[in-house]
Amino acid sequence: MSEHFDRSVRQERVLLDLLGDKWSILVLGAICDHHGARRFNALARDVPGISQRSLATCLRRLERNGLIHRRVIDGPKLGTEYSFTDLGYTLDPPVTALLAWTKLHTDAVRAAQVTYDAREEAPRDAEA
Amino acid sequence: MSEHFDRSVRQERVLLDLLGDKWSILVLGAICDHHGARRFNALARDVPGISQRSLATCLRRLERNGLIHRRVIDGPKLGTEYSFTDLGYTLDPPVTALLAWTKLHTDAVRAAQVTYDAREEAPRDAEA
DNA sequence: TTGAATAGTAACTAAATGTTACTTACAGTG
DNA sequence: CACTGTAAGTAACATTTAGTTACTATTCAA
Repeated sequence: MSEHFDRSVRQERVLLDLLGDKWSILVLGAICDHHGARRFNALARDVPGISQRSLATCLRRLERNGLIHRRVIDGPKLGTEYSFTDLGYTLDPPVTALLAWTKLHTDAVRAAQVTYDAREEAPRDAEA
Repeated sequence: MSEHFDRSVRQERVLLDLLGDKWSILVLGAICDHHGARRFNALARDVPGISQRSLATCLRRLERNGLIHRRVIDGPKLGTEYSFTDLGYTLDPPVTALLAWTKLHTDAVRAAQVTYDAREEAPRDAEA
């Protein structure tokens, strides 16, 4: 960690700024599950709990950051299709690392939370 | 991506929940730069722009999630020391992947943003 | 004993997110 | 052709989260 987790990380948290919001990876995951291309309302159904507003906002952010591409379908069936860009596909390594960490350490995190919340000394207020 | 970026990612975005806020990695980076242990006000100086409130909130979250440990120094000089836990050290692989992605693709992201913002068709409102 | 440093908390404001309802356009059914 | 359904959103509003500024309590050093 000492080498990687250095000053440049602190100045460049770009990827976290792209994926750190509540829905981005979930939406990307849904697109991924459908061969890298999916339409608006299909995504709204794929991602449980997301509102149309949040989905629209999220898709626009992803589009603006070059991770997905928006295409209006002008065939007989109208619609809008969102698909990965080449840049979007490069997310594989970091997302894989995120997933690997999660698989290994989720239990430890939950255990730490339980311990913290259960202790008598000043729970100050972190369990929000 | 097809294998990794699947349903389980969508249900388990644990790591992102831990580091996705504005300050967490910056604070962890500052601790890391000082041999894995650092005190409150030192961190406040290390991380430019952070307020005491934000730092306190951030440290409590990290502590609750088991990534850092809080220890009150009971020597002649009073103080509180925050240090990595074993779990905290396991962040190396995912953080390294994040950094690697950033180093490779920051320019592409910025370029995408410029293109998006500059285009004539409906900038709707994503550049917030 | 005054002043500076430590480690915060309290009260408040601003920004981000989310919710519900509405809109416009087209396509198919009776 | 009116009616219903689906698609892709937007508008106005409410809530949640994050951030700011000021303040406190304790300890040390001059």
